[in-house]
Amino acid sequence: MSNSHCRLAPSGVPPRHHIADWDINDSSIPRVSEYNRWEEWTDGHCRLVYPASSEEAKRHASGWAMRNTNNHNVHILKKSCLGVLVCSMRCSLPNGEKVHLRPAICDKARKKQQGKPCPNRQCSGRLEILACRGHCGYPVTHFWRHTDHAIFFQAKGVHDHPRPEAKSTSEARRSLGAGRRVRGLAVLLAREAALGSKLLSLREGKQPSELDADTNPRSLLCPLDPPPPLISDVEKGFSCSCPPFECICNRSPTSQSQLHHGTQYQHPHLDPSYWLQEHLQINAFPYHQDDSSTATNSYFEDTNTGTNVCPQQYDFLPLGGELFQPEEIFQLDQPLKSQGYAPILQQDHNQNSDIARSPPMLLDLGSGTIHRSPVKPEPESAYWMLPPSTITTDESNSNSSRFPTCSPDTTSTTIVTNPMEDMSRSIGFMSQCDPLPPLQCGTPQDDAMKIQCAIASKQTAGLMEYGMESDRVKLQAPTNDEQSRLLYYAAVNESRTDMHEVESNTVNSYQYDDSYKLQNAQSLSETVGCDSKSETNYRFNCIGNETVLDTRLHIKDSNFNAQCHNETGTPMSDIHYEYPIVGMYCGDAPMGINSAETAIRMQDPLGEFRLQCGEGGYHSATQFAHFQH
DNA sequence: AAATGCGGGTCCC
DNA sequence: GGGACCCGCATTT
Ligand SMILES: [Zn+2]
Ligand SMILES: [Zn+2]
Repeated sequence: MSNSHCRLAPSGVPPRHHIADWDINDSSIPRVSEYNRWEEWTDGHCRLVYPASSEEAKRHASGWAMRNTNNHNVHILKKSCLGVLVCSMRCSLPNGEKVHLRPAICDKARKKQQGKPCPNRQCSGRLEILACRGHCGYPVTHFWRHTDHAIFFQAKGVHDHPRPEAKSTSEARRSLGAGRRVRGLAVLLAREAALGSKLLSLREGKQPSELDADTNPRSLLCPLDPPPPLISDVEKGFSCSCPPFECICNRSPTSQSQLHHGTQYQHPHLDPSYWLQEHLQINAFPYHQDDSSTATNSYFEDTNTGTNVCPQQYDFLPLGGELFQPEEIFQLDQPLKSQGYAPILQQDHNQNSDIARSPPMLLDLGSGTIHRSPVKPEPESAYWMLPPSTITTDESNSNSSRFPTCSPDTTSTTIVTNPMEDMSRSIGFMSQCDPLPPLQCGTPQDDAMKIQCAIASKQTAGLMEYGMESDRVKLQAPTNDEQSRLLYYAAVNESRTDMHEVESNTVNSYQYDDSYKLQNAQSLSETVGCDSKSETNYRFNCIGNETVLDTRLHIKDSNFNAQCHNETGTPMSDIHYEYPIVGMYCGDAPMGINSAETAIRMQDPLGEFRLQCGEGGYHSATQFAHFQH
């Protein structure tokens, strides 16, 4: 990619360290001078600091359906993800999208939702909940803590399910009357989708770029914590793949075929007085962090940016009442077990009923850890500021004291299947790849293979219609009426087959560009990558027979191999992903999401793809296809 | 009717 | 003891 098209991270800017220097459980949290922009769809472990004036933060809001959970700590509000309401038949709406409604937060209301007929008029399926098991088999959790001048947010886990519909959409439906087919809403939604990008830019009369650059001068802090795990479940011997940083053990593919696409928000509630109501933000563009960094992690969720809206076309059947009551609402005391083709763990106890469908991994939750940072504590006088009654300080885990880790289940065994096989069957371009060696899900080889396939595909077809991110397949597709605007379909739970079908029918502008870094890979077992192809800064990781991960910045022309062998001392056991770079994300392309400063996509050592913004920060690229644009 | 918070109490590890 | 949950209560929207 040409630099002219992309904004590269300023290489000259020394990365500020960006790991959050606080943990929600710390007895005292540092005072911060910079705040994050509101992030409605945070995903992955991260810590954010919002200004005390943030309405969204005050509401402890989230795009995800989060419900309050009692953590017996009055100082920290904890919420857990309810997953998403999907059609039991995994049908596709007329517009090709899947059903993914927002689970009601209220237990009672949620129970009523389940079992109701699928909103898709032509489908005989029933709504069921796709529980979240993104945090070591348990739902992703959000923590909120208030101080006099800021609201601290921390999330644990990576959602392993599509996003539920936007809260506003859900509310709209409710107000329209859930008992009837709501054509009006469908129309509304469809229209919104079509106009998504326009709305985005028009909303509040601001352009995304303006918002990012000017309106919101806050920088970010999201330090992400720990991005996903470096190690695959399998490799770890299992249990959880959550090592050095935090557990993200939810990476197992499933056979579910849900298609999730991002949605953009509309329905802005501009009335400030109505703060409790969902105020959808459209102005949440990825913000960059102020730091770049090194090995880690600060990243920004790009979600808000827009990609989330989905125009769904639902027809609501008469809900006549409870068709039946699911006995459970799927909450687990223990992680769900899974049986996907991905690593399977054996567990001894059973889980609640039928969540069976979702495979699980079993892992123990990691518990948070803390670390005392030298930062000056914020004056905590307020009630929220009091030290948590229960603070745990677990620094036992290795390297990153700040990241909670999951404890492996010692009794579990690992069963590994070959995901690549599955993929090659359903994905066209995969067939272009060389013979596939047996791979373990999540292993370096696995990723390396994907990269190679991508390269092969690019060379052959010149286009990448879809990409993969670890175990996930993602798809980028243009909207119906606006070729210029692309929607990103996270394929977290979709079957690859479905994805392929969708892709073949609707995608036509998914270009894979830039294999610059990939070409630098010496081999499948020893791969290096760069954060940026700009100037002299870039880092790489080395994997292979070596035992070191080097995430330092290196000079562009330095010898990768040589660099690979020294430093850092990160045990090989903690490194399982190679560091392939995926490609440039051109800013000139009209993509709803990062019209602003994103420039480059890359995969970090933890297997998470991110967008590197102009400021040197990294935006989480949860919604981006692995190989995109 | 739902969304949100709170917090007692249970279950399991 | 800690984490996940169930549940009822109360307040708001
Ligand atoms: Zn259906
Ligand atoms: Zn979730």
